[in-house]
Order: sequence, then C-alpha cells, then structure tokens
Amino acid sequence: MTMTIQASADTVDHPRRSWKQDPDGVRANILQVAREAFANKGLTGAKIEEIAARTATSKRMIYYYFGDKEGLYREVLADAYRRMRVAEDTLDLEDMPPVDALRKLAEFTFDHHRTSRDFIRLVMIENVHNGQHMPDAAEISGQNSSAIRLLEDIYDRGREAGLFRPGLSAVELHWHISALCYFNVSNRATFSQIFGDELFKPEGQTNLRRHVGDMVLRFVLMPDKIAEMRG
Amino acid sequence: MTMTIQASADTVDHPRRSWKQDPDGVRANILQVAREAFANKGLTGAKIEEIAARTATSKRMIYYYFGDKEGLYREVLADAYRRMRVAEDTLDLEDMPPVDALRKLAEFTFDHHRTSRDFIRLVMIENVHNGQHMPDAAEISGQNSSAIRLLEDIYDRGREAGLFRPGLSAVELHWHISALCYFNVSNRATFSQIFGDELFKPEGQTNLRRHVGDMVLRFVLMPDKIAEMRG
DNA sequence: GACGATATTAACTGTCACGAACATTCTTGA
DNA sequence: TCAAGAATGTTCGTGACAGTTAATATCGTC
Repeated sequence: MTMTIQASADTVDHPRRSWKQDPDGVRANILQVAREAFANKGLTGAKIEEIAARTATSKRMIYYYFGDKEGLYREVLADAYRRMRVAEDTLDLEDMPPVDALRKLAEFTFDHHRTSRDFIRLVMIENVHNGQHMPDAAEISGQNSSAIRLLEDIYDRGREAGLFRPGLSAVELHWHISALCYFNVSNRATFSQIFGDELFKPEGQTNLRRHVGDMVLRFVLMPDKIAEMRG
Repeated sequence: MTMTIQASADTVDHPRRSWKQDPDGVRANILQVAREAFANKGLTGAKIEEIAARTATSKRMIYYYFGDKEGLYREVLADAYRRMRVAEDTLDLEDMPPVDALRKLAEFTFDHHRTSRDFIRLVMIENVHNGQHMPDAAEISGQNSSAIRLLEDIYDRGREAGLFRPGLSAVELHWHISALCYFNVSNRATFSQIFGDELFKPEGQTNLRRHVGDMVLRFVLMPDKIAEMRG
C-alpha cells in the first residue's frame, strides 16, 4: 500500500528519494488540500480533521510537518504567493510598445485574477486577519517583483516616448490595476446580489476587461494621446 | 420610541424607557457589540460568549432576540448595509455640473470607505462566505439605491452636455469606483506588507484619492475634454 | 390585583477541534 | 547488522463554545 502520493492537479512529480516514504510528496499533498480548505472556509472555518481526511495521509503528519494549524496556514499562504509570483514571471512584454504593453498587462491581470479564485480568497482571508500571517518581506519583497519591474519598465518607456504623463509610480499603477482586477473576483458575491449579475456574465466580463484596460491607459496617457487610443 | 442604547466602546448610557427592561436598547446594544466582533473576527472567529460578555446583557438574550449565531450575523449585516445606505443618501450633487459631481462622488466614496472600516470588513467577510447571508434583494435593492440613481443622473447630464462618452452604465461606473475605494481599505494589510505603506500614509492617501477621481473622470470624459480637466 | 405575555438570569450539557504523548515502522549510513 | 533518526499510526485529555433548560422578574391590561 505504499503507493506514494500523487498530488493530482498540481504537478508534484516526486523525485522519490527511494521507495516508500516520500516526505516531499506528503508535504505537497497536504499543502494542496489545505490550500483548498483554507481558501474555501477560512482559517478558523477550515478543520484540521477534515483536511486530514481529504489527504492521502493522516492528521498526525500535518502536525509533524507544520507544527500547528497556524503553521500550516502560513505555509499555504506563502506557497500561494510563490505560485502567483511564478505566474507573473511568465509575462514578457519588454519588447512591446508601452501602450500595448500596459493594456496587455492590465487585461492579463484581469484574466489571471479571475482564474485564481483560491489565491484571491486566501488574500481576502489574510486581510480579514490583518495580514498577521504574511510571509516576511524578504520572501516576497514586492518591490522587486517582476510585476513591479515590468510596470516600471513600461512606464519609463512610455514617459521617454512622451506618451505617458509624469508623476506616477509603478507601485501606484500596480495598486490601481490590482484594485480593479481583485474586486472583480473578491466582491462578486455581494455585488451581484445587490446589483444583479450582468457584469459577471461572459459579455459583462469581456466588457469589464476592456474597460479596465481603457481605464488604466486613459489614466497614464498624456491627454492629447488619448484620442488616438485603440486605432 | 425608545432612544436605543448608545454604547460607545464602554460608555453605555441607557436612557431607559422605564426602570429596567428596554428591549430595543438591548437589541441595539447586542447588535453593536456583535457588529464589532464580527467585523473584527469574522463569522466563525467571533464567539458568542465573548460577544455576550461585552454586552450589557447576557448570552441568553442573544438567543432570545436573534435565534442563533447566524441569525445574529445576518442582522448585523443587514443593519450595516442599512447604515451605509443612509450615509449615501446624504450626498446631494444634483445641482453640481457633471464633471465636478462625478469627481466629488468618487472622492467622497474614497473617504467614506476609508472611515467605514467595520462595514468594509463585514463585506469582506460576507464575500468569504459567498454572500450566503445577504439580506434579500428587496431590502437593499441596489438598482434603485441613491448611489446608482445619482450616478445615472450625473452620467446622463454629462452625456447631454457632450462631455461624457457613450456606452457606459451607472452600475458599471459604480463598480469601478467601488473597486478602487474598497481595495484601498480591504487590502491595506497585505498590500502594505508587500509593497510598503507609503500609499497609506496621509500624503499617499490624498494622492490616491485625487488619482481615483482622475481615473474615473478620464474614463468617462470624451477624449477632447480631458485636456481641460482641473483647470 | 391577578393573569398572560414578554423580558432576563444563571447554570448546565453535549460536541468536537486541537494538540500532546506514546508507540511503532521504515531508511540510511556506518 | 545495528544504531539513530525520520516518518507514521493511535489514543486520549482538555478546553472552548454553540445552544438549552428552567426558574424568575416585569409589563400591560382587564
């Protein structure tokens, strides 16, 4: 009954150190199950026993590898940020003209957030907890994340080309883009119950995505360049 | 009618309708304590016992008036939305020219959200719970909230004056404004830990507020009108 | 001035998540 | 072949907490 753990869905391709016993696999498996649990039910809402049950291993292992519930949650969170980071790295817009690059970045973020429900929910939950469990700055250091560096690059190029207006910062642009893309996922439940779900239907979302792109561009472009937008 | 209990922090000041027995007061008192508790700790995180302890009354009363924990939470949420609604109603921009009105609405929302931490947190929490406890549409019906009606009015006037571009809707504009203003409060914890808290310092916030106004305006204005913005 | 409805209190109960302690098996390297 | 330590299983105490029971106090009202 060895059958090392196959943490489905997510890669985890065990470099099985030997035969039985696959610590990394077990860890990864726990982490994945825990991620879903915490994303769905929150820190207090998720139950260790239930997580353990969904796992290919036992409750004891969770405590063995992660110490306690909070330790597990912390690792889930850190791991989630790491994954998000990886996704951001795939973006390669350095060669694209600044206007297109910015639009693409914004709309990519929109789509990406939309499909990263678990991550968004973890961030929501962590914010409910006032960010008490965030991995330390060193581990994420957003200041030199590729997202920020990319934005910096795009903005600088736009400035040099006389297309973008001065006085803005990469972090602030990131804030704006994040706000628009995050809210779309985080507040879907309440917003759609109050204002209807038109905006969240396929057409509504395509529309919103474009508008988010528009919004960011119109925000940074020099006034006289806006008329020329989108051919 | 009974002048409900005015409990700020701990200074409970009961203008009792008679000697003892002040149902409305008790209810209001419970509601207020519960609001803070739920806003701070979430639905599962908040403990009835603790809420009861902070109350001027007992645990049994909570069950007496609200049935169970979820019932209490539901009422807290409904009440929070009601309060928010009232605040929105105070806004009176019908006589202001559309451009100014729109900016003012956006920047007012920014400030208002900023100072409604409990409300925002309740909404965050409710979204974590997928909006399962929202008061029924009839009670909030956002479609005819003053926020939407106001936006509709402003937008229409802007259109008529040839200032705003066509194809946008009040609900969508509300979505954009909400996104920017909400995120600023909801994600402060994680965002500032990753990217630093410059944006959340006083100067950062003044800046952001203006930029949110800019962003919304630039989004709706006809391209040729943007240059004239802000004198 | 008594009666039924409403409001309030304090003590109790059953459940269950969490974590600790202890026991056991497997792996590795000497 | 054995020792040391890593990994895994099992069991149980405990404390926290949602929800209840039963008894009491106060009110409006006839």
